[in-house]
Amino acid sequence: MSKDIRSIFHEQGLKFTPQRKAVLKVLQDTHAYLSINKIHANVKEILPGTGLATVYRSLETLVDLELVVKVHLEDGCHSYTLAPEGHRHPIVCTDCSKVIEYTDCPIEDLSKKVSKDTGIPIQNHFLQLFGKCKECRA
Amino acid sequence: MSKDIRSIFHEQGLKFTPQRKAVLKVLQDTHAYLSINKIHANVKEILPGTGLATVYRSLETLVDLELVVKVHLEDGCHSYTLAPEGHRHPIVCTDCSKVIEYTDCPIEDLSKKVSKDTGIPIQNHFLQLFGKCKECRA
DNA sequence: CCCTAATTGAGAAATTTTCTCAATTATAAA
DNA sequence: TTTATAATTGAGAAAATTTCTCAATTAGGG
Repeated sequence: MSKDIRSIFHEQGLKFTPQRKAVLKVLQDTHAYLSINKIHANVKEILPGTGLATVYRSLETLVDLELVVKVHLEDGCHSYTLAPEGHRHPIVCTDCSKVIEYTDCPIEDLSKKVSKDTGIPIQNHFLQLFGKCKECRA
Repeated sequence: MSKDIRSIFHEQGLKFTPQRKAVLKVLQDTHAYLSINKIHANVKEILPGTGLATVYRSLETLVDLELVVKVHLEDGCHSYTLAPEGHRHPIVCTDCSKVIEYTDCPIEDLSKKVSKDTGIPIQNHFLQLFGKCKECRA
């Protein structure tokens, strides 16, 4: 599995460096939307010397490779999470900001309907759902 | 119409200042997602002395009053647009970033379905659609 | 085990956003 | 209309976020 990821990097002539590996691992392990600073903090536990600029650069690369998704939470700004496989939509916990992915995307159908209704061909859509997860409701 | 808005301010003990009026007018006239800097530039044409900080503060206030919506475009960061009346979703033109509002929100139903499927009560959702508007397709 | 181009760390620089505070002003009350 | 007062503003400083620069390091191919 990390074998596949390695080859994704190499196909682009990019190096699979420990720093990039660490950023990815942090996101894989947490499975939540994380701010740059939290990512940086967690990465430094794996790889102490890592600079903030490198975290920025790694995230940019990972987003380019579509391994990671950059999103916007309601309050603050840029956060990142692992890119879902296939077409999914995130349900973000309003308490702990953990992400639960929802597979069943109904927007495909909606897009067609909207295109008909408005005459505008819908190229893309961005949907996030918000709710309190089971753990946080307990 | 600006009478109603005035009272929305007054109900909160807020002043309906020329600066706030100008920010609102810019958004009303443009009907597109505008960055802070564009808003500031346009506001200064109406009210030359207006400071940037005031634009930030006005927008914050307008968002609090739910007269304005703060959103995130795909590339850059915070942009603002007039809050749609009732529950609508914006279709953002991928070329000119003009906003067309779509009234028929199907997410209400979806939310119920998702809640059932996942056991997570959906409190809120954020949906933006992207497509090229008629003018830009011409 | 080398080469080489990609990447990194560190700090400077640029950009964006917030804060501070004296001066101004919208609004309610007289 | 005038006055009082609390909210608001402008200006610049300060803080926070993001990008850039460049010498030193390193991953990966040969």
